[in-house]
Amino acid sequence: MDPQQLRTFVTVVDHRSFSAAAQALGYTQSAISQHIAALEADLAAPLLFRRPVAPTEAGERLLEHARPLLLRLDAARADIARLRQERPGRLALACTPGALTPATALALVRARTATPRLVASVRMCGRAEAVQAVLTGTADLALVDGAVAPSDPLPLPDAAPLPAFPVSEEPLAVLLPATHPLAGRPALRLADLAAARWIDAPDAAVPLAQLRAAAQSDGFGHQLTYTGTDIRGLSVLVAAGAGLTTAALPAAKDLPGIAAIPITEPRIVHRTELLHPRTPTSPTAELLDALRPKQSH
Amino acid sequence: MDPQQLRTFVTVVDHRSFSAAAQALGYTQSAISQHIAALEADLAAPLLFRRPVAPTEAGERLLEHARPLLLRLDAARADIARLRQERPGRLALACTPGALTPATALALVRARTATPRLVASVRMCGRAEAVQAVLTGTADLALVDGAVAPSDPLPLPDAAPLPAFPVSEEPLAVLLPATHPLAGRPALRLADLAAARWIDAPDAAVPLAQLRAAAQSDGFGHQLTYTGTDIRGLSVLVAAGAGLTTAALPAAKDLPGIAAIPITEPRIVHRTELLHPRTPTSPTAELLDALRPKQSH
DNA sequence: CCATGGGTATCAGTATCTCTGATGCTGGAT
DNA sequence: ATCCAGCATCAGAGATACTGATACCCATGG
Repeated sequence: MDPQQLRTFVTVVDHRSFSAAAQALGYTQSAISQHIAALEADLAAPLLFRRPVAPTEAGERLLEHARPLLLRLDAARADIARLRQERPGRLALACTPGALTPATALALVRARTATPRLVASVRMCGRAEAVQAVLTGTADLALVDGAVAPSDPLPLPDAAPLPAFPVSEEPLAVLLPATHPLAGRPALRLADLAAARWIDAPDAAVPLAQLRAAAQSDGFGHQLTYTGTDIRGLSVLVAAGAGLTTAALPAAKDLPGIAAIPITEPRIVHRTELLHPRTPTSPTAELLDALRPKQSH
Repeated sequence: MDPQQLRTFVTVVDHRSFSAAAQALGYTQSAISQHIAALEADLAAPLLFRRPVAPTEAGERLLEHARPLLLRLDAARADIARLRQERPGRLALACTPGALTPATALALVRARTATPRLVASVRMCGRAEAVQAVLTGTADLALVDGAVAPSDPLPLPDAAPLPAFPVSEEPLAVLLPATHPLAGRPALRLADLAAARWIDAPDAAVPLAQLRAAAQSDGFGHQLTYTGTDIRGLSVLVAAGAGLTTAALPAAKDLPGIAAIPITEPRIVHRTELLHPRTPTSPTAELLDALRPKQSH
């Protein structure tokens, strides 16, 4: 079970084809076939149905481990590369759409001003991608938001642990069309909306899975999945009555055609946390300190 | 960075010697030297000081990833092996000392009675070992206890996620010598004890790290570390005034020479959770169902 | 029913890699 | 200064991991 073979396996699953995976990885199709055969022999279980190519039950189990394993291998490599301090003048921030608040943006601007020749960058992306970016060293910091119970940390992918601390917390709000019968209410209870029509926009707003977990409910079925990080486009769908979503109250207040109603029950907050590598290097460490909540101990 | 090399690396660190690692792994010393050289070339960083052998900074970073990676590789293998249902008549339970309550023990006895020819086993061990046993298939289920805030799940190692649910929850108690000035109190606040002398017995009682996390405090410094899973031996130390520990109130009540005082502040409970593989097989699944809390949904 | 074509499995051969065993080298102890 | 325990290096044998060619398999269409 060497990483090369695992990488081949996930690539084959992604492409649903041996030959396409061969092309993607720069091998011959023969090599791919041999990799899979070796894995199957090693694990003494068929991993793929052929024609069409799809993972078997055993293949599904392996996939659940293979992706995090490969990610963590990259994370290990990145952790060590960071010790060599290869990009002294860089500050790359990966960020989910709901996570960038004025306060943190200001801190970034100050860091940029304080350090001349600092090349700062912000990349807006989904949760998994942001975490992955910090793990693999593509980004130096990540701002990730989500909806959780007040005392809980944000749920993060299981590939490797990553230190984090909260940078802001706002009420969670439901986004309704302005014409919705409930749009005038001052506040809403989430339970009253469990049976509504929802849009799952995991990279633009709060993933429904987090709502279910925080509300400890099996509701929130969705008819529509929205892919992308643009909350404006999402709001158009909501305004048109395609379904509801949740977001931080301040971020949702001024969307056209949308009523943002705070949720009072259960106690859920919209929190954004800053994720950082174990051993941050120079310009990153300063921003980190500026954003870290001061605590008296 | 193939797993074989990583395994060599952690073995070398554990043995603090190339030659000893070679012996342990069944290689020649030459092969070990080449493994480490290959890793260092691949990562472009020295991983070990030689003579005496000790990890460098980069080596430390690698270690943090290497052990969980190797564990998860084993977990993947075990997950797939389980699908082949290799041990139909086995039920192996790994268990931390504070986790085995009469109710769960009874359920185990009933399962044993219900299925003739069932080979049941219980192994008492530390937290990390119990989790590892389920991950690698050495055990079918694990009962793990700990002290946390009432709504939080138990903290578990980061190698791979493992489904879990609570099976029992009791008040957390401090163990004091019966002669201690506070021994007569009906209840205590943890903050009043932060400066006391503590024994860290991570495998026999509640690890101090969990107390610190649950109390959000930096206190609870320890002078004495207790290795082992025997709570009786630990209680002798407490009775002799070596320091304090915490445990579940019912389990601690009848220890000789010990006063077990419940903790009221902060709100911390002693909970035990049942960890199980994603796809439990026959005799395991039944016990799992018997212990799973019934919920109306 | 056969022919075709897209796609996986197998095979042989070569280049590479990964061990072992022998030997060189180095730092610390006497 | 010498010794020696222990890591590094080297050459060579055996195992491995690729490629390219070809066989095979199944779905489709005539």
